[in-house]
Amino acid sequence: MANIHDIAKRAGVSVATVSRVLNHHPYVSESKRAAVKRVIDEMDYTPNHLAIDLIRKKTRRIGVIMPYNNNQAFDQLLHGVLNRSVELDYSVMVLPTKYDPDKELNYLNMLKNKQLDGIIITSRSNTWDAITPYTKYGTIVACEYTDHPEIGCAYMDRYGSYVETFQLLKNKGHSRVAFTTARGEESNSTLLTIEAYKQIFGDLPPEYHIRDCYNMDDGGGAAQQLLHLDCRPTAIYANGDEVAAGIYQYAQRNQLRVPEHLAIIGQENQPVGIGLRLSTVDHQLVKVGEQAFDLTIENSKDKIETPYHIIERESI
Amino acid sequence: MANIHDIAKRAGVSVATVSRVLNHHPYVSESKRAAVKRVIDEMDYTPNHLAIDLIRKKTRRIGVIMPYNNNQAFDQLLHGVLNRSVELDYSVMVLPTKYDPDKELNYLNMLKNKQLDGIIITSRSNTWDAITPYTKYGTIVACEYTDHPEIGCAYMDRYGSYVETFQLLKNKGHSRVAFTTARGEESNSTLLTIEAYKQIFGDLPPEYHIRDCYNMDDGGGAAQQLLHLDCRPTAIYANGDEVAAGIYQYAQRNQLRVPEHLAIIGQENQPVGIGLRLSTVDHQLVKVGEQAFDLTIENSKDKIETPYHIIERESI
DNA sequence: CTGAAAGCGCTAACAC
DNA sequence: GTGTTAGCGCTTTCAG
Repeated sequence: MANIHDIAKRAGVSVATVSRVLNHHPYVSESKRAAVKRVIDEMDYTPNHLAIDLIRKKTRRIGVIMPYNNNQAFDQLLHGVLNRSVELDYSVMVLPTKYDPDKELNYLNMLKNKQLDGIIITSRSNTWDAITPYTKYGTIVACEYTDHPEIGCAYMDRYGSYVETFQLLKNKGHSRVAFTTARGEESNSTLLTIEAYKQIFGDLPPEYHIRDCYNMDDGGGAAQQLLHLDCRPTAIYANGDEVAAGIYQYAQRNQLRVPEHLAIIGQENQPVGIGLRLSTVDHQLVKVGEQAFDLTIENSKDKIETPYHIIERESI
Repeated sequence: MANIHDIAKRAGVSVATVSRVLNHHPYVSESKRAAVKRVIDEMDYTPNHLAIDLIRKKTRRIGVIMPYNNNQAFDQLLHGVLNRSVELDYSVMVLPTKYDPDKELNYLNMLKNKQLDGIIITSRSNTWDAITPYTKYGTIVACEYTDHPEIGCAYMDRYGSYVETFQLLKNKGHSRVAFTTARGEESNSTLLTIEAYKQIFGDLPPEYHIRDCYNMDDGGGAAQQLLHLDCRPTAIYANGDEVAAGIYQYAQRNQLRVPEHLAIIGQENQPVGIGLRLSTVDHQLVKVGEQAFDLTIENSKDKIETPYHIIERESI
């Protein structure tokens, strides 16, 4: 592959001049500019971007850390990031962790070794203390609130949304309310869900909290556990619409009418929830992803909250 | 940031020796190796990956060209790619085109400018003639069949699956069958769908083919058009389960029973289809994505077909 | 306006 | 085993 020297030689100019026309500098005579352009076309030349990035110390490339790449919620965030990255001509790398803390740290190290200008963390498995040192090497933006001054945040008011949802259920007359979460107490959302529950209902009977729910099957499993309890819940707040759909299906198969016998509400306004007419709380993750991207490239440490919407359909 | 010279100086060795311990070469005395390692730790040094890639002419980074990043089908392919990339320690960049041919070509150019070792094309908007010249610069793998000798292919037997599905509908007594597609005749899948239709049913009444269907709303729109036809179809083959779900909802709202009044079958076995008990044809896109990745890093030009599965539920 | 030359940070002959 | 040195392909002073 031709390089900038080949072009210079063949065009009868110096590499500096070639570089100037490549970068649209002024102060290049029209004749030389034309000659260089002609040779570039002739030789089908494209500058090596690695060399450019090495010198510029910028890649226009950011990474998105996400635990799973087949989960609607994270896909929405990624979608938002991509929306903006395409507009602003940035590249984005997907960095799936499966919640492996070491893998996560390795990804953060891509800031240090110059592969990435910034990283968006959609969900983390390290403590902030382990993460924040990497802000030295590049921008880090989180999709959750943290008061660390070096971390930009694009987030939804999870706690507020959980509180309001539980309150809504309570207002509808439910006193035995269960909920599902993805991970356990190591997760920020789980913690907030538990917190919100306690604020509205007081004590949390441990059996009303089902962990490790990611998809429809998990939802079915959760429903089975919950509905065989002596003191079975009359409402379930699922951590996603797919999980909610699994619960719904289980209820149907067991002749439980929704919402009369069992109220169900999910999260993220996914297609399956729309199809099944399930109520949901939409955390507007696409918008959050867009904002996370903007914070990243502006190297901003702002904290931006995006409002959520509770969408009542026929399942509560 | 410290560089390899700083490490060498401080450790009292040459840069070559530092490079050797960095790359786990033999023939370095234990004492020097230890000294270098100590200094690396002390100075919190990480090699600059851009410099390494520049020299090695390899990035261990591949790109995935996809028209939309919020579409279940493409997400499944991406998911497959990521599954394997994590295992084999490759990075993947998402390259969304919105079917803009120029954007697509710009992405292909990332092979030429050394940002990427390979590219997987999940769907394209350029002709193969425009794409194949880029095989000079890196590996290109397609998620559709093409006989071009320089392009590896991981694909599903779309034509076979369409033929079998139409035949299934015919066997069930349907003679008036409509279908939806995403794009029009510029798309390979659309072409194959039309072809398959003609093989089973002969002439295609133009009004039985609805284009531009991507989500539930589009499905609803398609249903509305189709069901107001004088000669309304008794079955619809949707180009995805979300579209199928939209059709289903429209039918429900209009007191049409499924499958008695209207048979519906979708594609890709997505959650909303499972929730609604919709029949579907699963093209196993995750597996296809995994194979596409493997072909890419092996620089293989093989053509690998993945079998599809028709899943009959309650909607046909 | 233009070119020579000094890097960016690293690898890999090559010589000792 | 180890160091010297010549690149990889580009940008950017600094003179002229």
